[in-house]
Amino acid sequence: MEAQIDEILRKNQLSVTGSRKRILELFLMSNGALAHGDIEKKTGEKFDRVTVYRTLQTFLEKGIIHSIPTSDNSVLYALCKDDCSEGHHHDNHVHFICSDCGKTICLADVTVPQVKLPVGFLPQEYQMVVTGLCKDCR
Amino acid sequence: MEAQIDEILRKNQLSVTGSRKRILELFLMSNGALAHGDIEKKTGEKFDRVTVYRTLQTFLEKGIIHSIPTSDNSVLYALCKDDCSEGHHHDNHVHFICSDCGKTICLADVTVPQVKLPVGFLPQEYQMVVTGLCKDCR
DNA sequence: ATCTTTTTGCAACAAAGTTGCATGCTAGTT
DNA sequence: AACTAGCATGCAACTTTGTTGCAAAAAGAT
Repeated sequence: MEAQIDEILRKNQLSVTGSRKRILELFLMSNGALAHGDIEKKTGEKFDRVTVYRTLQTFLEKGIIHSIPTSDNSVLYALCKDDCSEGHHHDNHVHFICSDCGKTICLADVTVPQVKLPVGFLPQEYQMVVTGLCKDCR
Repeated sequence: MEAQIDEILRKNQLSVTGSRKRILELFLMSNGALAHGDIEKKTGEKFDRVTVYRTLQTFLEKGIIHSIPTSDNSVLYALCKDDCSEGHHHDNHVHFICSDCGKTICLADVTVPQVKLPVGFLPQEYQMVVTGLCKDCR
C-alpha cells in the first residue's frame, strides 16, 4: 500500500508529502467516493483545512481523482482508473448513491451508456448517478 | 404568464406571494437552469437572501423545480415538467453543461437510459449529465 | 550538507447557507 | 369590507464552506 501510494504520486510528478500520502490512502481504502468533509473528519486534526482543499485540487488536476456531480449540494471525489490521463478523464462508470446510508459506490462494471444528443452539441464527458438503496440498506 | 404563474402556485397549494411569483417568472422566462446566485442577482434588492433560499426549498419540495447535479460546487435548479408530483421527480431527461460558457441546458427530448445494476441495488432515480460544448460555443 | 522549489499552516477574509423570532401578508370567513 | 388564523417574509446573528497571501517548513536535487 505504502509503495503503491508513493508510485502514484511519483508517476504524477508530485512530491511525496504527509498529507498527500494520507489522503490518497483514504481513497484507496474506501472503495467509494469521499466528500471533502469526510476527508477532513478522517484526517482529524492532522492537516489544515486549506491543505485538504489544495491537495484535492492537485489530485483533480493530475487526474488522480475525479469529481462526481450529485443533485444535492455536495461534491464527491473518487479515484480514477489508471487510464485517466492528466486533464482527460475516461471515467465512464456509473456512480450509485445510497439515499439511506449516504455512501457513494463506484459501479465499476456498469458503463455509462452513450446517448444521442441534438444537433450542434459536442459531448466530451458523460456522467451518470443513480440514487437508491444499496445492498446493505434494503 | 401572470395567470400561468398563479395557476402553478395554486395547484401546489401555495399562497401567492410576491417573491414566489417573481422567482417562478424567472424560471419560466429563462428556459434553462438557474443557480441560486442568478436568482439573487436578477431579483435585485427586492427580496431577502433568506427568502430566495426558502422559496427554492419550497418549490423543490412541491416538485415545481428540480435540482441538477453539476461537477463543480454549484447547485442548479430548473422547472419540472408537469408530471413531477410532490416528492417524486420524474425528471428523466439529460442535462448538458457547456464547459465553455458554463450554461446548463435541459435536453428535454433526450431521456436518461436505464442501466442494469448489480444484484442488490434498488434504484430510485437516474440522473445523467453530459459535459461538452453547446451549439453557440463550438 | 546546502540550496532551490514546492508545500504547508496560519490568519484573515469572502461566500454560501441556516435558524429563531417578530412583523407583515394571504386567504378564508363572516 | 373587516377580521383573524396561519403562513411567509425580513432581519440579525450565526455556522459552514471555500479562498488568498505570506512566512515557515519540508521535499528533492546537487
